[in-house]
Amino acid sequence: MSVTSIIQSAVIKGLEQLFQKTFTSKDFQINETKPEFEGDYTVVLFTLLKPLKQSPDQLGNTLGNYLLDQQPGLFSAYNVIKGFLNLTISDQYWTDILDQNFENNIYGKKESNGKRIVVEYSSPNTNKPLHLGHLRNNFLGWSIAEILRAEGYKVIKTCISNDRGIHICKSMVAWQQFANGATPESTGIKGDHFVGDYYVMFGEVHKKEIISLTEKGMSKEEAEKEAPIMKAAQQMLIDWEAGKPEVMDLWKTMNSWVYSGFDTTYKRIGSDFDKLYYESDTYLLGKKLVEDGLKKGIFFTKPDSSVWIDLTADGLDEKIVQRKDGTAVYITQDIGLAVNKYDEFKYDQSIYVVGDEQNYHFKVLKLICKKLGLPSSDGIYHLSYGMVELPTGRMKTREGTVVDADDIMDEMINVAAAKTAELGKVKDFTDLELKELYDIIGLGALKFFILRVDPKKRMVFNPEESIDFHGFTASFVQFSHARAKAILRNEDADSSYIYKATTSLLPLEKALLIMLERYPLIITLAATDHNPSLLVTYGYELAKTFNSFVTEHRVLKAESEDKKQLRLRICRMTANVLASGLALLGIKAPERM
RNA sequence: GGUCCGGUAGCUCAGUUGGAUAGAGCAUCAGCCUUCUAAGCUGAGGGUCAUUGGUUCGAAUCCAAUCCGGAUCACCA
Repeated sequence: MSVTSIIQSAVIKGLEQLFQKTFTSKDFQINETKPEFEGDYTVVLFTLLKPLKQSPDQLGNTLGNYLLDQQPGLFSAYNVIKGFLNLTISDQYWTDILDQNFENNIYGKKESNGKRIVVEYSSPNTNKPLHLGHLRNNFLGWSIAEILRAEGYKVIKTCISNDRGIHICKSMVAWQQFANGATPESTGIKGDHFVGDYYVMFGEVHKKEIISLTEKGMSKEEAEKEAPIMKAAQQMLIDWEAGKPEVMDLWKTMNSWVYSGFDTTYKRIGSDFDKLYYESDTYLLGKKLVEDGLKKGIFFTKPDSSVWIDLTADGLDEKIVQRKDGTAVYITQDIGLAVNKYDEFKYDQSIYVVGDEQNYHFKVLKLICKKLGLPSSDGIYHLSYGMVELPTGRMKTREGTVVDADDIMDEMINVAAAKTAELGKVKDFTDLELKELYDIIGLGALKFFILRVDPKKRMVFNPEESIDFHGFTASFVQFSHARAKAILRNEDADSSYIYKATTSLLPLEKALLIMLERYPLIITLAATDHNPSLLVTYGYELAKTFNSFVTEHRVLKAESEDKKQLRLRICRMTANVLASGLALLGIKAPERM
């Protein structure tokens, strides 16, 4: 149990004993005491004054006295300032936490709670390579899954490949018309980039055709639809849904190129999946569900034979679920997928890590599933995250302002390598060890930078300024970990050591123990809020406190054997927690750097 | 236009269900490596929490209005 909940229960019990009144944890607040006051945790008394008809001083002193009297092992002092009751927790309590957990490698992780959560993330389109936005998705999804796992959930990571549809046909058409049989092998271009180039080419050709058509007097909207290359893509989609062999062959070939490129990138960033879904499989079930819904009268057909659902009564609009030519739209396959996932995993919750531009889409999806009476609907949760923008604004493919995932990773790793060489602290590393270290530092910096922002908020990524290894960065946390490990390499904490006397804790020692005690709670908060940034902030603050501690106090040459052992244990536990917290973010902690 | 989200230091971001004098990092300035890793530590300057009104013991936080920015309302995904 966390120290805050222990204090909470103690206060509730105290108020009951002293005033014969029952309160709950919601009736008052417990905060960490501000540094400028004496104490560790603070009970905010204001909300209790009226019901108890007490003055702040009266209540504070009565309660403070009571707590100290009842639990001398827990509380060692108190003071009352205005309406704040500042409690000092006894040093013994903190050192007990340390002694019980300094060797515990799974500290902070919870027992299984028997609940299942499906986390869908990454979900790429197979027509272009990953960019910065996808990285935020991958880092977030992977981290959330790991955090929930640590919190005791059975987590299934899934990925849906948006491997079919008009957008896929676009790159296929462009390749067919302009590639002259070129392949990733023949050109030496990574598969996903290769296919992406044809997607871009489609856009360019399309644009030219529109211009030439509008010059002949056609309206812009009409020209967009009537452009020959667009007609070819639409026809290809119809052929694809009909299973035309040559189209299927081309589709399979081009997708395989993309997947081989993705595999490389996924391996590098550490994304992994327990179950892969393909839109090409789920869209048929979706279409079947549309058919069922039509029979049940949940959907309706328009005169041109397109199928719709009317959600105006729920404050939304009419939404198309099937085109007039009978082909599936984006949401069709998502309905099928929701059913697939539920059938296979009987989940308690199904999380979709998808950008906030699709908030409306997921509202509609959940509502449609509900109206269809699918059991999968209740658990649907859209983990919506903000877009990644550049200082110049939103990334735009057409303007060539997209930051490619592979490029930015290369750059981070290169700068990490240069910085490491400049510092010259690992000259004895082999080439292989060095390469691994550069990856750990470069990718760590990138993940940390992206995960430190609250997922819900959009963020600005400045490619130049973001490449930093000082301050609020992964390197800072990794460095602190390596520093602790360096000390422990000289002399490890002695598991069997028993303190000779009760030592009083110095401020920085105590500050570290208070922070270490909070770690399990931080995981819970991050899991509940689906927010890895809480762990980022926590890791940084722990590292920062540790650095001050190491600068201020000697460990190996401590004042006494008791102090030395205490500090070695602090080093050990801090290193554990730093590495563990980073691991939940997908960041490795090197032994040396 | 409807709906939803956001606006905190020059820049990038924190700020638990309302609590004490609003915090970090970067950038700027001043110190600290014969001592367990200086990717570090210590300190300084920097704020009308978009604006106005309201709720109350108390508001960056809750409510309303206004201004600014973004997303969405596609037979794109």
